Amino acid sequence: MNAEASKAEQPEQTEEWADVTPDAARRLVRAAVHAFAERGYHATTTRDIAGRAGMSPAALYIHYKTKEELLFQISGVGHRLALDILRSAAEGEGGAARRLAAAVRSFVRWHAEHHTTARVVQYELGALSEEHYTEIVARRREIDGVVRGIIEDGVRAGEFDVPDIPGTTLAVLSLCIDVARWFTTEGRRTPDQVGELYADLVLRMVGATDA
Amino acid sequence: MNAEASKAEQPEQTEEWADVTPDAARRLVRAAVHAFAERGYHATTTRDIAGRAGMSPAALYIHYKTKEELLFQISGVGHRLALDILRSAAEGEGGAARRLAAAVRSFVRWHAEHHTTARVVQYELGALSEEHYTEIVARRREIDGVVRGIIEDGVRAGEFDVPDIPGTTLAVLSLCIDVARWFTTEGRRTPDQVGELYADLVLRMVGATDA
DNA sequence: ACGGAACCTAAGCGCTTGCTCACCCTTTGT
DNA sequence: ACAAAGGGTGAGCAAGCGCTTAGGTTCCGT
Repeated sequence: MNAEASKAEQPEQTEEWADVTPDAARRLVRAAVHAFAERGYHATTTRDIAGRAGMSPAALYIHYKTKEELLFQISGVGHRLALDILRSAAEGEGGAARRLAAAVRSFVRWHAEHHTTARVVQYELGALSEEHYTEIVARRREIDGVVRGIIEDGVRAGEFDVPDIPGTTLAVLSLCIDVARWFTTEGRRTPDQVGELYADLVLRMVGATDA
Repeated sequence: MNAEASKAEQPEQTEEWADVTPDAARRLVRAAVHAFAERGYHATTTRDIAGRAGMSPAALYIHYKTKEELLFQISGVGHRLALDILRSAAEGEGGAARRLAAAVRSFVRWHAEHHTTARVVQYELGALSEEHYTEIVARRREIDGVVRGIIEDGVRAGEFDVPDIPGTTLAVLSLCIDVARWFTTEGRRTPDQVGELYADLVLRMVGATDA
């Protein structure tokens, strides 16, 4: 979707933090994402984040009140990105099978391509404050709703054979999300290949007539 | 498999730490599992673990040299348990479909029933020391091998239709493992129900002829 | 020319962390 | 009877933590 490639300083990812301003805050976010993904939120120090961003520890607190607020910003942007990707696939053309496959393909591709961000988004929820957590959980329910919607469409249209719609929705999302845990750039598969494989597997899970 | 029920002090789980001795060490392990599962390894303090086990902070170091060694004990026992469960299902009776269903059913049930232990086993690998980590990774490869073995059997026998065997193995295991992330006792589903649902979904993923 | 906003740093405060140490009970073998 | 061993404690150390503060520099509108 994001056609503009950056100047290949970080070749793997299209710029996901473009709308974080000012520049120093964006550098902090990028540093924090990498640190959180590598070591986890609690094992990451503010000194480490600031160091990676090329600043003194104190500079962090000019842009963010706390370390947790930095995590919240990452989690918020990440969830919106994930939701947008899913929605634009869900609202695409074609029958339920086609749209479900497109949704899984792009959702999985995002989790693989941006697996550092995705790791933070999916596995550091517990480190958020209570208020921030409930806000994020609301967005996650939206994500669930989008996928369930496609599956319901397919069942209604007779395209899918799904005995347990909420359960299958849960399983499909779970499968996609867990990509962030195991994916590495050193692995044998590219994000596109994983997306293709998973789209096929999910169509089988919902008993899609034909592919 | 474990027929002897405890005196229902902790109704949810059959005793998984029975062979950890002495008694004080077992209490520490149980306390650590709950603390690690709730807050994560790095956010858990040795004081918290000792407190939950009813001891002073210093008592922990009589039984374990470091906090990390405690995690390693938990991870080691947990991985052996998980592997045993999978193996006894894989070596059971019947065709590949039956054995794969049994493996997924019991593996998923374990992840749901013992989701606190499973959470530590599956999501705190990164906190292990380098040596301990490589030791655990070896056990994880065995787990992968067991599942791949069943799928290969099914393909050879013409029972399954699987274009990408390593990829599908990965997806099946990923689906099961992620149960530890989302499962709660407050949810609508029992561990048995999740196991049943997932066994069905996995049979669909491998294109099993009949169920 | 210059007041002020924006941004950054060196130094460090108060606290918590993993872990240790000196010492104290109980149980056990002889 | 009593030394040894095993299992425990209270107090506390050195290090590292999140975060603050006082002060400096750069840039801009007027």
